[in-house]
Amino acid sequence: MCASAGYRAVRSFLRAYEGSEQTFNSYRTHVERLLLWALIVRHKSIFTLKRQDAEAYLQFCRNPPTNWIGSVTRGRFIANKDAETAVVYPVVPNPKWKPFSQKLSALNAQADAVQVYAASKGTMNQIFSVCSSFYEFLAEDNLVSLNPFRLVKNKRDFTGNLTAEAQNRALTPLQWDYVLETAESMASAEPLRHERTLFILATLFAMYLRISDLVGRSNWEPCMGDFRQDPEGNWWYHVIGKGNKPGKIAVRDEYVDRYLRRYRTFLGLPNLPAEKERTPLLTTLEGRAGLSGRQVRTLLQSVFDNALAKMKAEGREAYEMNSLRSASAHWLRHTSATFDAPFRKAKDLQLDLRHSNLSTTQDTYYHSHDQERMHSIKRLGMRERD
DNA sequence: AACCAAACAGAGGCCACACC
DNA sequence: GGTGTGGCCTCTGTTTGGTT
Repeated sequence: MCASAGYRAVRSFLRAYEGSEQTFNSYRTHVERLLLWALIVRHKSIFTLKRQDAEAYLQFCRNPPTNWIGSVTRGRFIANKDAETAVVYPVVPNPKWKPFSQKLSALNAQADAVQVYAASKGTMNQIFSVCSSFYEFLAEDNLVSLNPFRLVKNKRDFTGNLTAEAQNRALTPLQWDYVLETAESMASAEPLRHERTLFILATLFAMYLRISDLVGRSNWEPCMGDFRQDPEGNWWYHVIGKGNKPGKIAVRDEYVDRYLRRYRTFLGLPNLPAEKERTPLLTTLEGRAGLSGRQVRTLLQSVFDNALAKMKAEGREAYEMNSLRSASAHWLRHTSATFDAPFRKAKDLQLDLRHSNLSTTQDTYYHSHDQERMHSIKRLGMRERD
């Protein structure tokens, strides 16, 4: 077995995921890294790795040497500038690329503290599961006899984490008020730029959407006609969701009456979507159909930033504002589901969130919410009982 | 019920490109 | 030259569905 056999095995493993781009990308990252480590550090073929090697690899990933870590994420490949070879090799490896990278984000770059790379629990879990499924694949093809990762002892030493404190990923009611109000005033002040922003914010929130339920995916471009009215006059938003699962979400009246109408009026469309209307849900400012998830996140970030500035300007307390600093698009889904949970049956919320198991909904929104938990005890005295 | 691997998706920095 | 946009990449979070 030589290096090129390993390379071929990696390629055929990855081919199994070519249909799902993001999965493919992250799997490529991990198997390539494993391949590099095996050859460069361990001087072994990937076909001969044993349990101890797997453990050494996990240890390596948790704390890689600094020359394996880039300070920013670089493209794996760049365009080939050499005209002669470019015909055959349109892209070439990027010399600045590193197998690991560490973000020095403005937010948590504390003064001049040296940041030590330490992979999080989620990252270690992913490394473990990708490597493990890679070896399961090799075993199927009889290229190895066992999966060294499955044999790792004390998995928790590697994947379980020290500091994994589950963070609340929802806005507080107060923060949400500021965010919505900020988006509304941004829309009124600069309609051309921000009516769309308000629409995005309201839509994600009103229907607990994931960002991809709004921007679409390879086989689905959301359009106004995806809002459909049933025979009783109720509106439903039809999506192709995570894992390509079709679904529909009940739409609340206030969303239709205020935000959907408002945006359609701004666009110069009739108040309500017509049956099979093909108008794209989102367009670029130039009017081209479709907007990337990347851009949607950027727009929402500007709303969060402005809302935070507004809270500061109005003299809000630090504890009221702090969590807003780490808010992101996905928080909107959590926020509205959290707000609505007390008023909706778990089964209904489950369907609208498109969870396949009720327990996911129950666990996330009906139990461990700090606010509710705190609320239920806060006013309970210690002595008086009646 | 608690745990875990696997699949899949979101977050956000950087950069190139298009169009004013 | 400035702005809007989206591709790229790795890190990290979410959800599923099976096992114990």
